[in-house]
Amino acid sequence: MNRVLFRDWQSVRDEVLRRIHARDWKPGELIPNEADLAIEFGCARTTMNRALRSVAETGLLDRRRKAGTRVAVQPVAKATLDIAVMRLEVEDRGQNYSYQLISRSLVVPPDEISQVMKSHTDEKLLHVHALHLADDKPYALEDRWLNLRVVPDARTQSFQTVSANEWLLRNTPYTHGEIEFSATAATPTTASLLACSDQSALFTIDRLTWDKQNDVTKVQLLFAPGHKLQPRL
Amino acid sequence: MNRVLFRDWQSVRDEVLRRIHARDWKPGELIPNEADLAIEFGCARTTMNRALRSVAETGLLDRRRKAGTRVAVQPVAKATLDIAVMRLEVEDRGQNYSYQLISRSLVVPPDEISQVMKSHTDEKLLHVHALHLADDKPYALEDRWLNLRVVPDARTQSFQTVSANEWLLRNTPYTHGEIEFSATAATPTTASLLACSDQSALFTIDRLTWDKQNDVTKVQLLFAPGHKLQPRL
DNA sequence: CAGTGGTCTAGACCACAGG
DNA sequence: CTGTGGTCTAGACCACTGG
Repeated sequence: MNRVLFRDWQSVRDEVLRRIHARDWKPGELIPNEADLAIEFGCARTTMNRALRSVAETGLLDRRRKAGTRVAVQPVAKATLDIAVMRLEVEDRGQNYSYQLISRSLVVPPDEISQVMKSHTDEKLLHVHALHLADDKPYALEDRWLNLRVVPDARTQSFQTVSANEWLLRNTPYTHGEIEFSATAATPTTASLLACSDQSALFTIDRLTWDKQNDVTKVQLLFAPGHKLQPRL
Repeated sequence: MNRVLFRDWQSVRDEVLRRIHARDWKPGELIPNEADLAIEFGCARTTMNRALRSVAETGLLDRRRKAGTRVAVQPVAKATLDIAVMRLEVEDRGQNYSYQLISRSLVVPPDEISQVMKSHTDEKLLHVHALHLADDKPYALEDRWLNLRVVPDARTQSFQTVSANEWLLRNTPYTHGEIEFSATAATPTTASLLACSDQSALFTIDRLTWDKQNDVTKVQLLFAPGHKLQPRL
């Protein structure tokens, strides 16, 4: 047997990937167990485990106790994407970031919002509307609702220079969140703010963030036409 | 000191998360090193490392050799999403999946495609156009280009019952891929196929997959209006 | 029941980068 | 130069689950 030694878990992982892509180990096939592979690869089982685990995390392997490790039949691609602060996102593109507050008001939200945010039907929420720009061209429109019961400090924030996006990230404790991607048609209002034509298809992100029992904030981001989001595979 | 013992890396991780969310450890702050924390938590350094690493992977901690571990100032949310085969995606929603081939032809692609797929300008590619349905309603439109030099077996596949989507996953070796999300306005043609109105905003996925030097396939998926994609945070 | 992956431990060496 | 995280190792116990 042509035995090569593998130094670290990354090189073990690479060899595992090679065998999968080369169809050495075919889809659906059971591969040897950790202990045996560790011997073959000349490393500790811990190292073998780390390598196999990392491959399994990408969806290419399916591991189950007692059943062993199989090459996935329908590899489910796991894409990861970084959702940073808008400012960093723009600056990472090498563009100049700027920000404009459109409106800031304390109002009783429409039913659809108060339901989602579980606020009392007559409770006022802070509504912030703002535009993010890249190289002075509209980049994304932010429409945000804030629960002042949970984030009382927001009451004294004007959000004129620091976006709610950025301020919240620095000042709010949160435990969980939900995020959703979709496509939305521009309305006459949003179109004029984003300097695009009415009915343009806009890439949309909806986020809902909460802390323990309480919803903190709900935000919708409408990106200017042409925006693309590229996850790492 | 009120010392609690932590059994496994998950509970260590949870306590670390608690301290971050509770602002025990504030954004930007340097936290103790692994060795010290391991003592405090009453576990091995290896275990502490595993816990801290898993938190760092979510973007909440920033770790650097010698510099130590800091709570991230601008937590970059890492969202992960599973991109499965269309059929499984629909079935997971508890809907009935079906599939219709619209067209299949061997043609010289327009320039924009041949450029992206690095095929020779006069080389024919397999063009497959199909509709995925959920509960007999249009779900997504698939527009795919296949390089027969790389996937010769596709020449004999009719793609009438098995979608190219699914067939490729089972039969193609690939090493890398790119994926992109965006929003596209429906054209008269796509609108009629998806049974929606012209200019509807469609959630769009573009994928390019290759094996070593050769591009295997390029696909665009246009989802019916209202489609949402929800990553795990 | 028994085989498999999941994890913990103590100790060690090393690569990297801050000071 | 030195502190920090990154990793490897051997050995051990355990949880889960397939047969």
